[in-house]
Amino acid sequence: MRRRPDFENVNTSTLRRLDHAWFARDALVLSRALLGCYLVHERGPDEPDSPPRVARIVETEAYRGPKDLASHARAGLTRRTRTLYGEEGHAYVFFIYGMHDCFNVTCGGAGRGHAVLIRAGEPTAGFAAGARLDGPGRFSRAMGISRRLDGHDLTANPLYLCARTGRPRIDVTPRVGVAYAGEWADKPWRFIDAASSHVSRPPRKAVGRG
DNA sequence: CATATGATTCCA
DNA sequence: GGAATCATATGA
Repeated sequence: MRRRPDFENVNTSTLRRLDHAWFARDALVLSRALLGCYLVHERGPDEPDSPPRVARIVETEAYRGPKDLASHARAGLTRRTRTLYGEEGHAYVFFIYGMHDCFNVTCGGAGRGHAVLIRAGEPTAGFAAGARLDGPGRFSRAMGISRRLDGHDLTANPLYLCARTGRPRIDVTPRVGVAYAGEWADKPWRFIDAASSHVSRPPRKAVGRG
């Protein structure tokens, strides 16, 4: 009988919190490293008595600073990109299309403008049955993440990241929704857990493997 | 100040 | 296919 993946039986009370140094890497490296990791949000402000919400990350995209024309970093240091250009390991949360918040993890070091967009996750603990975390807008909403948490230190309560419990097989595709970015739109900088059914847009055919 | 548009989602 | 809906960036 085939063994179940270890993340299906993970005891969320034993998860190991990632430390600051872990985030000090290029967004391309961190996009892969974040797959399978857990994001924990304790005590959402809207529901003070709810249990911690834990999601296993299954889809990420790399945004690599001002020369990457798909990235908000292309505008340079503005009020909006203050967090993006700040220290690694913090939450960069932006508002888009007049209705959605999107959650990113800053990385690579202060001043570089690197970040990883979290595009989907699997509900692991603390969610209602059938909760969907596929798509950056839905992920943020389900996790209770809004712009209030922009700039939050992701090694600190109430929102922090924990190490993965297994190593996923990775598929690679171009990024979603960045057609305006010319040659940068075609970069294969989207990474998904190839075994997950909670990915926002499964690739018809992956352009690469991890 | 005016305008265009977006790292999306939902409905028809 | 097209609407919803507004912060941000950009240019007058």
